[in-house]
Amino acid sequence: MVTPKVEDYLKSIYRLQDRDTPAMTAEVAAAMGVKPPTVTAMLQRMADDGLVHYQRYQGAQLTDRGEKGALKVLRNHRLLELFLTEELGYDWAEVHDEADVLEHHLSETLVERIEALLGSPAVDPHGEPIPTADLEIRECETQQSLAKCQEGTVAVVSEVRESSADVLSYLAKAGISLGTELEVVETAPFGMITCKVRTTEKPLSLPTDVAAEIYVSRPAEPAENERREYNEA
Amino acid sequence: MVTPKVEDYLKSIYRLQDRDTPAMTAEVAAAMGVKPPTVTAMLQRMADDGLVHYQRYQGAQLTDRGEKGALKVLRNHRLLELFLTEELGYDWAEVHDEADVLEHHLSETLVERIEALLGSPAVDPHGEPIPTADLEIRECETQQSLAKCQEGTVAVVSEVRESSADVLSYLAKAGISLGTELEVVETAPFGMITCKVRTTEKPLSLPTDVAAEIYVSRPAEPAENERREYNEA
DNA sequence: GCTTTTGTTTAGACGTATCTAAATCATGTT
DNA sequence: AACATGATTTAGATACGTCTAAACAAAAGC
Repeated sequence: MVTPKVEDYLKSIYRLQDRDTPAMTAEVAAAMGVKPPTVTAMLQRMADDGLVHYQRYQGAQLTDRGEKGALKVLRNHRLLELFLTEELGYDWAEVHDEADVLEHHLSETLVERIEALLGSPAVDPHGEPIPTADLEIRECETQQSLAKCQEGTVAVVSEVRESSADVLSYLAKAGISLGTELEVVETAPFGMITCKVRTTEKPLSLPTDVAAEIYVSRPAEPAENERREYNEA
Repeated sequence: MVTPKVEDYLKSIYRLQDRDTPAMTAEVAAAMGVKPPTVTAMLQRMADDGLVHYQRYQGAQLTDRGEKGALKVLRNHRLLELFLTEELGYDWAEVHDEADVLEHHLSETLVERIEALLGSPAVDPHGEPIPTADLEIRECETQQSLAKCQEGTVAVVSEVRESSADVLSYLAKAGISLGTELEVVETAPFGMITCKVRTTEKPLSLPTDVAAEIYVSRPAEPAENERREYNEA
């Protein structure tokens, strides 16, 4: 009943909906790479199956069952991403597409064994939280989008919500990975933000929509001198 | 164009066909767990796609393209089985079902990495040969079905072509795995064969259709005394 | 408040994969 | 050689997942 395609729709709706703003047909269509009528038909079926709340022209929101389904797929996806990097030498730019296919085809047993092999990890290679076996997820509250940081902010990359392999490769080549310390040196008025990568001291300019997907948290050890300087600058 | 279902049909036909005897509709239907009309429809489509030679009422045989397709899936399947046992603690009875699903969803890259990680293995956990990257397969000619062994034969288990998890579990519990030395002690006239497992000295009776799926080869070291005794008995 | 624009839904179609029921072919028996 | 039997195919139906074209609702503009 919950086919791979339905799982993909669950994922999309999960990402698009908000507490009180449902995912609209056009948004889902864009996210899924299909035409709106396809989405309408699918939402109707998913509503019949009790996966979403749906009313014509009003978009869709996940039911509890739908959310569980989405979290299960997300769990599979993120465990796979980590598994592929840890055990099979993939890098963070390659894992997404592979995991997007395989996530729909793992048995309960296999997921458990992968999780055990990896030592019940909390986050995937992009820093995204991995739902637990009972489908709980804790979004990290202490982090913030790089796009919203003030000039002068120094922070550590803690998550990169970007699925494009090209962008991820670019970022990696530019020296950005989880844990990289960044200083925001300029926010231009035309949707661009420039940072300095603190390990290489190299400047890096990014369009705001890319920076929006990079999340940072405060440096961990405020005791050190250099770090404090930057925080107070 | 070659969907997972088509791949399943390719596998079935590959197993069922013989040099000059095509796979018949009813056989394929039985193997696939579907009704004959479903098979007819599928064979017509596969013939249109150049995967099988098919003429009404005459069954189907793989074309070269079809055989390549079958071998690719078989390669994926067997590499997965070995991967699951080696890296994720599966035993030989569990791997089949898991591999049957995943085999259709591996990228070229992933297959290559799994193969490299395993060190380009020749056989899977059941002793079945793994097709190479260029889809060559060497069936082992020096082995023989246990069902065809004479009483008194001593031989080593080299392959178990059995996909039922229950049967494989049973065999494992009875002490049979790859490399186990067996002595055929009796072939009963009602389709049963009794062996002695040489490590445990325990007797084991098997119906002929199970024994037919167990393949054995001559013991490797004929220099040892005990072994020669048995060969000459 | 009426109208235009934009987004959404219905209607009708197609390909995959399956089914049942009915028609047809192939073959072995008499 | 005709026939009965069994296997196979056709015909027609259903569910999934997608499309295009046309109808329709909601929001924005005047």
